Amino acid sequence: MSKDNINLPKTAFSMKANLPAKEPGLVQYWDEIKLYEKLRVTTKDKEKFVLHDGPPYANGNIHMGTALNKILKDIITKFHQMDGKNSVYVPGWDCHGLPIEWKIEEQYKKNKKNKNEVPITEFRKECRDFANKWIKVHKDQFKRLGVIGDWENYYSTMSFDAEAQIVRELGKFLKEGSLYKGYKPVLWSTVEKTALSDAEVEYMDHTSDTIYTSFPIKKTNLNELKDCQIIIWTTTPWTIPANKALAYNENLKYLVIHLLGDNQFLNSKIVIAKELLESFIKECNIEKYKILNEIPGKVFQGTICKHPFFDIGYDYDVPMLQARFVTTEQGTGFVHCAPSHGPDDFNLCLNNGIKALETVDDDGKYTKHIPIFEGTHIFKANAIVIDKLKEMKKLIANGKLNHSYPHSWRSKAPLVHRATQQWFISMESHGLRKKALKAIDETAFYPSKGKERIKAMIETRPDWCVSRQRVWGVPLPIFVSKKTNKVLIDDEMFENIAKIYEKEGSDCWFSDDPQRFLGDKYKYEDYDKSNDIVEVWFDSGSTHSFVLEKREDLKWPASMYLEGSDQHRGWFHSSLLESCGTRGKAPFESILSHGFVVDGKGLKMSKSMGNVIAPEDILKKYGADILRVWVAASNYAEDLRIDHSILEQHAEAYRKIRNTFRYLLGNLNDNFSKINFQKLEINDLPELEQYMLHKVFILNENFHKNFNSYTFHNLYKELLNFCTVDLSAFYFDIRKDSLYCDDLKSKKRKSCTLVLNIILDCLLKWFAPILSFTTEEIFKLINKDKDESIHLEKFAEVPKNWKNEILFERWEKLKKIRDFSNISIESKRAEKVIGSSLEANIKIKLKEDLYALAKNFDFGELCITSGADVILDNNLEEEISVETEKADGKKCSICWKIRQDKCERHICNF
RNA sequence: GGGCCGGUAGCUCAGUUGGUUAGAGCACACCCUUGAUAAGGGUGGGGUCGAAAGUUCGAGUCUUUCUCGGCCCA
Repeated sequence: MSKDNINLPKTAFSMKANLPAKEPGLVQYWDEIKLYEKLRVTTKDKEKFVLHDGPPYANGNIHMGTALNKILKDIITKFHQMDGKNSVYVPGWDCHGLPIEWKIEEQYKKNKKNKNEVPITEFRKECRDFANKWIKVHKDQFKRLGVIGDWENYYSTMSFDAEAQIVRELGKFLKEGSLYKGYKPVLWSTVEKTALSDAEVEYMDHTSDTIYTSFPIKKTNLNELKDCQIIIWTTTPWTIPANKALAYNENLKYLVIHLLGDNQFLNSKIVIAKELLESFIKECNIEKYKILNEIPGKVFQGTICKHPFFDIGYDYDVPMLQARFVTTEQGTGFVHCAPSHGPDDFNLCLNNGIKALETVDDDGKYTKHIPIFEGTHIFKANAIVIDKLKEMKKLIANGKLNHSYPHSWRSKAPLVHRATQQWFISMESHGLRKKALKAIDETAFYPSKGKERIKAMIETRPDWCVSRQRVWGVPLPIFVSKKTNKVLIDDEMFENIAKIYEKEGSDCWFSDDPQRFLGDKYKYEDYDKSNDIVEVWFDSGSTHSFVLEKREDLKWPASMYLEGSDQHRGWFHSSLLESCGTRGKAPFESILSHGFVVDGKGLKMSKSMGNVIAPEDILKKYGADILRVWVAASNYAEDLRIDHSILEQHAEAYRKIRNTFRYLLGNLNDNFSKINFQKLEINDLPELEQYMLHKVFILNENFHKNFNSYTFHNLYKELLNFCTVDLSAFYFDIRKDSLYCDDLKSKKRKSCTLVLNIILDCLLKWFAPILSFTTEEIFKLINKDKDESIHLEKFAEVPKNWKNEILFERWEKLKKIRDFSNISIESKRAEKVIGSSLEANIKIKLKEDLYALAKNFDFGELCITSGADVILDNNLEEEISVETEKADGKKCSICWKIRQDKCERHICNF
């Protein structure tokens, strides 16, 4: 019998996806039809959803983390758009800062050019060009991922209007008085000659010189301490010349020890913490000693010591101060304090009236405040200091220690704490901390644990150091009066500077006559101009002011900020502080944070581990839709694992989804007709169709529930399960008989294609935010000359009357009988009695309750067998029993059912 | 070193206030189909819930310790 008599599926939608080849064409298509502009026009009057883009740094190719971030943003933007909102997405870039500056410097070094001989404006121009180059690269890479946004009108932190607005924002802090000049130890790189922000510091192993050295007691109230020496341990011998105090802990117990033996401390009395005695004698090779006294820490109050270099110009008092930060973890129970070189030291000394001096200059050399050693570079000073201590008979022991130590993330050089003049935004003076904490409470967090994370940071963070001694950034608009030493605060002047920047950018700060910025009111000769630039976190923290507030297509505050979880200390943090400081409120209504991309074993990706996967590789091998499936299927609240086998699994799932679409399209012959859901008379449909519509209703409900809580991995799983379990293995399998063999005019077949149309419509829309390319491919196929893009569609509204719990309950039972039938059929298949289920007749035995429900039901259709009898049997052990036997008779050449009489549906000649 | 978060079948994920033999899909194995065919269907195996100890009549679910991993901080 020819196959012409049956309706086999036919579609132009290929089984093989070939995404890497197809997707770029769709990216181009979206450009051509100006999809982004169309979206804006069609929903211009709708409620806005603004996902404000956290600007990636315009440097280097994108990596998996960036890809994840952008895809997640795109998925959310598209969901809200299809949910009927005007969902606006404006991408942006972070452009200023050290990494780019460093790249340009590297180029100079290669070309044997001296940075200091190049005019600053020229240098800055090269930085700008560099950033622009990478923005272009990023833009294409992001678009390739299927991200829809205002790519033509992106924002950047180096645009003239951004630089101008950053000046205005700083002006607000200056005017308020919360931006102040401070003198604090900051982490300083002597190589880059700048203070570094937290984000620029990385901790690596470092071998330090360690010393045990002594401070003779000069004045004490306790007889036992007379002629004793206080022993300290440090990993930074070079800070000894900057020592101003010693710290002890009043809660510790200390021992006075008489050292006996033949070292240089023979017969001297020393003091150390009781708990650390053992490690001390071991590390210093003390052979003989005698414990003289045990004393409590509090007796050190008022004690004055002499500097180890007392006799050679360090003839000042070294007071002993109580400090809780002194512990017995390591050392001697005493800590030497150099206020210019450690935050703890600085604070302790400050509270006791000891000032920090500039002891080390920008290059890392001792200043005039350091006798004997002036001009020596601190990284070369350890050996010299150790020798001097030996000479002065103050060195007990020295050694090496390998420990984790701060380094510049760029130059990899070790960092030091150095007191420098910097500009700070106070957390307290104008209630910034309080405002920020309140704003956090008013923000929704996805996942919720983000709230506690950022809260803990805001609660404890120190004042915000916003100055940097570099050139690639927005100059701090600061003039300090030579007479009064006060900062010039004048709105008119700030606005004057901003206006100039708006026209020509901020380069002119470094090149033009400063009088230009001061205007007519002030004379430059009366002021010192700051040459510092603003740290980049202030730049990006201000994006809300020059993007959200300035653009008419956006709104302030943003609906959502969405970044990796590290941004709790980064962009979320700086945006919150900047906005709370200037506007008293957060610039966002909600924050969504995602975990980090790790390898298949949960380890972070690194070049040395060789476990790095680049988005580019995935695009080439699988295509963007597979990457997007990976994003949707993963739980972003935790770290996201990826490797080739994981991608392979998702690619497999994608094929399943694709084939589901292919079946739908094939049986509709690519002729999609839009069904009016609201007008559908569902009671005219067969039970099975009604049951499927109930499934659609429930799925749609869960879909929106998951979308509203941004739990995409659950949402995706439900969609996938629907395709595999409810459609492919159930509905499609059962309805093949009707679709292939029934007359095109038959009511059953028509009902089925009606439902197939509905399911195709729903599935396309549900999947569109995730499978942006594939759904578009299908959409174009079925809407040839009409609508332009699936992404211009809205989610369907599923009528409430599709929900039918009673029918659902009934079908749960019928499906259970189907399960029993399958097991029975399988056993006969194993015995080689039958092959296909159509070769079987089944006898279903049921007890009273189920029998009443199922007696008139067509189980031949449900179980895909040639025949099925339902028999009442109250003597069953189980509630259901199914027997299978080989169907006897002839096979209808059309429907393939085996019957003894003629097939009543078909004219077949057996 | 400190803080926070996490570790459920090979993979991606569910597991409500602690309560029956721990679930789903995919993958895998075997079988069927050849009218979704580089497709489709059926059946099945597989985890004791990172480890240990504890609380409890009862713990994947609570407590402690340890371990591994991630982020942040020092």
